[in-house]
Amino acid sequence: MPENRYHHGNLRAALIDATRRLLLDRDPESLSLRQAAREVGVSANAPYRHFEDKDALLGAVAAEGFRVLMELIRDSANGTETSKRLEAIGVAYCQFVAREPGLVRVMFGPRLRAAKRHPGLDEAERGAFAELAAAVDAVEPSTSPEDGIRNAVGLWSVMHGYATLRADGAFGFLDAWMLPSAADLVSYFRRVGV
Amino acid sequence: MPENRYHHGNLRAALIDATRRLLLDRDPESLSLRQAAREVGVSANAPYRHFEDKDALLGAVAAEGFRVLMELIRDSANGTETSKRLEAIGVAYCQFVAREPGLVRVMFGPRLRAAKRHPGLDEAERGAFAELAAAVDAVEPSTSPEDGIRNAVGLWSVMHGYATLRADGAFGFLDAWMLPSAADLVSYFRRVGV
DNA sequence: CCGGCCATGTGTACGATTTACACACATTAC
DNA sequence: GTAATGTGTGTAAATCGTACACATGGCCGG
Repeated sequence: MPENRYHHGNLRAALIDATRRLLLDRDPESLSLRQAAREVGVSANAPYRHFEDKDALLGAVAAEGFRVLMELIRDSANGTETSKRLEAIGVAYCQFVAREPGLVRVMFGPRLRAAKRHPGLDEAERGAFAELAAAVDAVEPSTSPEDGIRNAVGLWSVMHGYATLRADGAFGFLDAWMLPSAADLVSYFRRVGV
Repeated sequence: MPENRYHHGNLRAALIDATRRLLLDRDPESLSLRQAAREVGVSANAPYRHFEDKDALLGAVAAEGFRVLMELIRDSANGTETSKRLEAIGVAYCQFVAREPGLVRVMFGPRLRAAKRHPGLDEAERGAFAELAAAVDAVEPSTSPEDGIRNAVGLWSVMHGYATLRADGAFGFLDAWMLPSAADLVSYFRRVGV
């Protein structure tokens, strides 16, 4: 494919990728649509042909993030023996948050939820949660569906809280060796269930 | 005090208050220094006499938030019998996050930690955590100081994860009655400790 | 009482951002 | 070949952070 053509060819996907890449070393707040456009080598207004809004782009990026997270959970579960699956998921979740904190911040940020949701975002998020709930249920079959959900909500809360607090540096004033590991937190929580 | 005087008198505190008020119905991202200035009825540049930077103002707001949080934890602990203190703290934490999600987002956001920290922020945060750790230790005396800290880190993680996920609407696709209560989560977690 | 100092607020200005609108170009269908 | 449609460009307005020069007025020594 020629390099200097007028039409990019796959601008939509390229913008999502570029945004995710920019989020690696930039706050979501200081992220600009223009930067993403520059990164892709296109004019500042071209993105508006593919995304109604800056929020629409971020919504697509977030949906992508939830899809990645879902696969991460699935792979962790499938690649680990049953008794240690939840710990593996917890560790993977923390690594994901540590590796791409900006992306996580976009995924859970208030901006996307406030207004109209991006198509696919809801579904992707639901998928990630379902994957987690399935793993929880496979390890500790629950007596009722609601118990299963409550279990998953509890596990998600611990993982998410620990991972984000850690990534955000909220434990900065504590020496690293004092902190429990992600696997520890999960197994302590898991031993009792919700 | 006359209303149309040239000097505001207490602009610094007024700006912090105004910012916190604006955060009640506005994303931290869409918050502007100029809005805070308008809210107080002062020119766009006046804040720069009291805060070097937009970040400096946000830092002061965050420190204020941590101070509020600390008192909240202290009051919850003091006002509740020992056996239910941690649950009370958890409930209060969730209410705080639900009431002022924007403030919480500023407090834990990456922006303040990335660059130079605001004087007092670190101290306020440390104070809030110390208050929590003290409450944990009072309820379940730990065998070693590290265990105490790990306990507090675990508790903070569950509370924070649950509260922020909930406030951000991440559980939006679940019916409310399916969710565990904050108190439940805390007591399940507490039963085993870390 | 008075004149000056200096902390504090104002006005103007610049570059960057989001986003609306009109226009230009290329690819595809006929 | 040409019209139609999808896609990128250019221009422009509103808002924002912030730097600079200037105005104001409360507090000081006299």
